[in-house]
Amino acid sequence: MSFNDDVYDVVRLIPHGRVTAYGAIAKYLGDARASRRIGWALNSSFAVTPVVPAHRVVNRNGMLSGAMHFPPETPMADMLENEGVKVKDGQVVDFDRVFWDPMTEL
DNA sequence: TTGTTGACGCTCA
DNA sequence: CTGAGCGCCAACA
Repeated sequence: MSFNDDVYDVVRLIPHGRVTAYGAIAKYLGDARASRRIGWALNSSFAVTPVVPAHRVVNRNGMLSGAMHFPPETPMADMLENEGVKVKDGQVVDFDRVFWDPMTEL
């Protein structure tokens, strides 16, 4: 199925140290209402190669809403901090500055 | 086939 | 500013 693949492609294009939103990806793919499906797609992204940096995808608010679905050994927040993205209380700090919009950046 | 659920997002009170 | 509700749509029981 191409939807998942498209999602993976876009996510893999996210620059190091930047993040984007489900809605942004959905919009870029042409279906702004597909935000929920993005999550479903990423849910299967762990089994995909090359690895999809799903930790760089957060909701529109910059909240790590998917942190609970991450494997315990790779905490979303940790990985982000590791790339220079500060995370506070499950939320991206300065989200506006690190936000990467495929619509305008691509 | 029908009903419920959810890594979301927007609107209204 | 915070919280509740609704719409969307695919996966799953």
